[in-house]
Amino acid sequence: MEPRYEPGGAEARWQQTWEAEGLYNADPDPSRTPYVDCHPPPNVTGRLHIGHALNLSVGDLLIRWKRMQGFNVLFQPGFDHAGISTQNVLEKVLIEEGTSRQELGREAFLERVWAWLHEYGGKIIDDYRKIGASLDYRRARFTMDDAYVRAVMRFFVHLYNRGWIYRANRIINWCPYHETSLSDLELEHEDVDDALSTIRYPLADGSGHIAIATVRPATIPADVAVAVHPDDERYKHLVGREVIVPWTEKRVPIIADDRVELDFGTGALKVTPAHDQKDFDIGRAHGLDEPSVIGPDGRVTAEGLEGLTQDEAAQKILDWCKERGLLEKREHYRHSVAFCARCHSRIEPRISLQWWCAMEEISKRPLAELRSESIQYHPPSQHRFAVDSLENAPDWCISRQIWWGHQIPAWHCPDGHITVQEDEPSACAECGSTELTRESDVLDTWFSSALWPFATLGWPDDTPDLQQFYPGSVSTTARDIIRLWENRMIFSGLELMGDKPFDDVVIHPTVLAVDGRRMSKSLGNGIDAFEVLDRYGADATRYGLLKNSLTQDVRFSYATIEEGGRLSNKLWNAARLIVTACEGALPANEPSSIEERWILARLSQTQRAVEGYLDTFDFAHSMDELYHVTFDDFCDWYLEAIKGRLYDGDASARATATFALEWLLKLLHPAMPHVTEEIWSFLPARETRLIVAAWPEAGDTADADALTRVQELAVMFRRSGVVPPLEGDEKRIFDAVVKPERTKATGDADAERERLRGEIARAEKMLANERFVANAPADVVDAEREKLERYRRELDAIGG
RNA sequence: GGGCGGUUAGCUCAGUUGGGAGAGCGCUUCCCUUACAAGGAAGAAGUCGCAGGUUCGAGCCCUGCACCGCCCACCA
Repeated sequence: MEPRYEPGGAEARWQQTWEAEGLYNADPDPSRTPYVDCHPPPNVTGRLHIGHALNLSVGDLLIRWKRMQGFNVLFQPGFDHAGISTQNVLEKVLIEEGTSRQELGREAFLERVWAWLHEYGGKIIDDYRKIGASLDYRRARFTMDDAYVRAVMRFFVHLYNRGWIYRANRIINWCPYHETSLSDLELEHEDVDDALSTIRYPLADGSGHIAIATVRPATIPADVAVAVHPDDERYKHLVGREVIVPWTEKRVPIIADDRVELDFGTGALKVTPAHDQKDFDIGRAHGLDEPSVIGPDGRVTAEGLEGLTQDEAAQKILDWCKERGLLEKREHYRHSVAFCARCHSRIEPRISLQWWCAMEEISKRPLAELRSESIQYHPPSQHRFAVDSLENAPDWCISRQIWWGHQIPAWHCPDGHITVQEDEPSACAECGSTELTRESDVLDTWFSSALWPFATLGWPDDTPDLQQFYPGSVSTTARDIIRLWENRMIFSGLELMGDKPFDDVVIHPTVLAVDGRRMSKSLGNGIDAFEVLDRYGADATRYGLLKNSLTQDVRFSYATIEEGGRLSNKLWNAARLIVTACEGALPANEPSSIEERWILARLSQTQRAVEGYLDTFDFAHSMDELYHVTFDDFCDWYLEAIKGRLYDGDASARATATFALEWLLKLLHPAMPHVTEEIWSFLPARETRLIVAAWPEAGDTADADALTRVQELAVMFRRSGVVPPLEGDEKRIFDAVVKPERTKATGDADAERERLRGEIARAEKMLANERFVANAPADVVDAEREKLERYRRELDAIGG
């Protein structure tokens, strides 16, 4: 063993070994209890980033822990086809090749996607291996596998037949680049600098005008009304009269609607139902027409403005108004605008015929499950968020006009009937027509993701996998997909499997950049996960991410990763001492000395604490516990105390040291699998890999405080230089660890006596306070008395 | 506008039901003697964001405010 632990070689070696030896495998075995972590499938075109790394560290920690505890664990790998995202990647490739999706046509394009994926897709699975994630890689599933597609079709037909999927012509978010609808959850909002124009709409009877404010003059030709608030005194008398829309010079009514804000702009709103959500709502409420003047490509289609961009059209219309004295003012205005999360095109609200999921129905069963807390979110604040978002979920637009995805299993006949079934029908279910064309829309990616916990196990067939591994145990993910994924998985599981997919949802933190802001390309503050892994290794990275994971947002920090590096090196060298000194010693739990009983009690205590933390998904504190028991207790005290006996060939010391080291390795393995397995391989008589070694039983903790007095006096000695009057075991340990003959005190005895007298005076004063003694809990008062006694003892020891 | 999280040492962060302010890094001093200098020991360093309140006692509980971040909603 070299004096310095190098993670590189060992990590790659163990990753290969574990997988090759089948130790990651999950096979159904009805005699064993399953434990399943539902891991979110990454985009098939993606590569590992820090968020994945944290997610895997959390999931793999739980999986490895449960595996050692004897559970039949399933950590399911796979990929999401990520509709728009993947189509976007491929379109960029095509553009580089000088062609386009439109030029290829749908079929050829899809062939290109598949060909590209065969060559470049799924690379992220190797990144997963590199972090040591013990997924059963044989089982990798893809949401576009034939079997998975069948599950998605079954799901769609099921919901359709229940009446929970319908078609409707509504305003939706439209991406003019991809020319598809998007759900609200696929947008990102950003503040942009814009101009707010105040424009006069002349009253039709020539008696004046009403001024409106707009940021989108290009949509003026689609105006069908002007709306004011019913309580607005300024305009009450105008309601019911007509105005003339600029440019088109059409007459439209002035209506009253309480959706209009009194204090914004002029208090009057131009109503353009086809191009704005609020206007759409107002229009439907008042039965207004919905003319459109923006095409699917985002360009203007209004008469006289055909083919212009919206900016160009706006300029023309504004000029037109200005010439006629209708442009009152134009001022700077900064506001939030929606963009496509994938291509960053400005979203165009647009009316179109889409497929919808009725969320009120869908939400009922998940809500009941969450409210009864038979599924729990951790931390609890996320539980409230999950419930809130189910209660307020608007209907879900599930159709997309892209090509890459699950094509909706609906067939249209020339008479406009729709036949919905899993496989192509021979004739229209309603009129018997055989001239059927398949619906060209595909489904929102998240529609298929909702089936992940059981479609990956063979559903809709009743497979042994499904029987063993459904329902699962826990879902670990970040909070940005609670609404997109978690809630929908819970619904689909309840609806199709008759059981919830897991008991607990663990929402781990979002990793922010070093500057405390979200990592993003445009800010240039991202952290390269591969660079971190190459520099520090998987164990240190895992430890660092887990250690720094307490709040909902956490800044990326190299400090905790470096801490992980120190921990693995420390462990390595502790092992080196024991291995070289104890060659051949078999482990035995028969402590013969006080320090041996003490370290075993401390390990028991630590194990209980760690188990308690992991049970509540508090990973950071479990790491802290393990770090300190390794450095402070195991290395600085225990090994220092027994070192001499190890060199002298003391059989009991050797056997217990080997035993204690193995124990420590087991406790650390779920978080830092590689270094612990590597050390384990140097220990004698290993019949099994550490990854599948049995999780230890915590034992007696009665001796956990056995060394406390020696430790306290060691500090006193170093501060004062006065050797404390110890005898027997205590003196032996003190001499071995503190080495008084070679230690020079850094403080002086008088100053230390002074400090202790101060502490004693403070404690005495506190205990003399009748109100404190009367009101404080008994254990608090007792603790104060114990402190007082300790200070007196210490003062006594250094000759007070 | 709403929800959530944060504000504690120079930095990154802990602080469990209210009871003498902690860790890691960094810094100062001491120790290279046969596991580890990526080590050991001691130390300096904090008005716990601000202002009130409750309490014998507040980093912790209550009220208000400020600032930072994440998410959601959109006042055209």
